Amino acid sequence: MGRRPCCDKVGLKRGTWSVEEDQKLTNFILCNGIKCWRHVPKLAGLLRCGKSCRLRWMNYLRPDLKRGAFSEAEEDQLVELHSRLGNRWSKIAAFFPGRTDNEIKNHWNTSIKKKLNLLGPDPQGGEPPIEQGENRDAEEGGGDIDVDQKLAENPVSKVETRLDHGHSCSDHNTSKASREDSDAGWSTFPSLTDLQFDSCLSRSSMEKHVLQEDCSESYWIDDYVGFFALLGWHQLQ
DNA sequence: AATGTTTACAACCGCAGTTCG
DNA sequence: GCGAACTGCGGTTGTAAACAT
Repeated sequence: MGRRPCCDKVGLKRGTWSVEEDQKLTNFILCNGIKCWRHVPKLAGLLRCGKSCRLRWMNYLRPDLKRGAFSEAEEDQLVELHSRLGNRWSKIAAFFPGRTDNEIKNHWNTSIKKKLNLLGPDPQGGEPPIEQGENRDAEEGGGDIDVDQKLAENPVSKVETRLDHGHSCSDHNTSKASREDSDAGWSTFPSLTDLQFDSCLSRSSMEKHVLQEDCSESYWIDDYVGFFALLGWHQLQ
C-alpha cells in the first residue's frame, strides 16, 4: 500500500518563495479563508504543494507573527521551557505569541544551544531526558483533553491581536534596525508560574481548536482580515 | 576585490496523529 | 473497524547574507 505523496511533485516549484507567490497566497487566503490546504495552491494559482503553502503561511505570512531578534528574557524563558518540555517546539511556541515553532527551533539550534555549550555541558541540568518530556502532559494534568476542559472554564480571547507588531508580515527586507524596533514594544517574559503555564496551554489549545475549525468554516480568517484592514498591511504589498 | 567560511533562517522531508467516508 | 486523505510536528537540509582572510 503505502501512503500517497502529499502532492504530485512533477511541475511543482520548490525553494524560496517569490514576492508574487506570497501575494497570491495571502490574497487568496484573505479572500477565501482556508478550506483545505491541498486545494489552496490550485485555487490560488500557485505551482506549489498544499503542504508548502501551509508552511509558508504558518511560518511567514500570517499577520500575527512577531518577527525579529529574541530578547534576553525570551531566551531565558526558552531555556526554561526547553528544560521542561524538551524538543516539543510547538508546545514551547505556544508560550511565545507571534513566534512559530520553526522560528524557535531554529533559534535554539543556531544560537541558544551554542551559548549553553559555552557555559558547560550541564547548565540547565543537561538536555531534558525524553521521558521528562513525554510525561509532561500527565504531569500537567492529563494532556489536551484536560486542556480543552480548562479552556472551557477559562476561555481566552480568540485573537489576541498585537497591532504594534503586525507590520512584520511578508517583510522580506526587514532590517536589523527595524527588527530591533519591533522588539521594543514586546513584553518581557517573567519566569513561569504554574498558573501561567496552564494559561498558555489553554491558549495553545484554543488556537489549535480555531485552526481545526477552518477546514469546515473560514470564519476565523475574518479576524485576520480586520487585522489587515487596521494595519493597511495589504497596501504595503 | 575575490574567495572561503560561518551564521541564521527558510523550506523540505518523512512520520505520526487525526479525521472522515 | 478499516484504510485513505489530510494536517501537524520535529529533524534535517539548502541557501543567502555576513564576516573573515
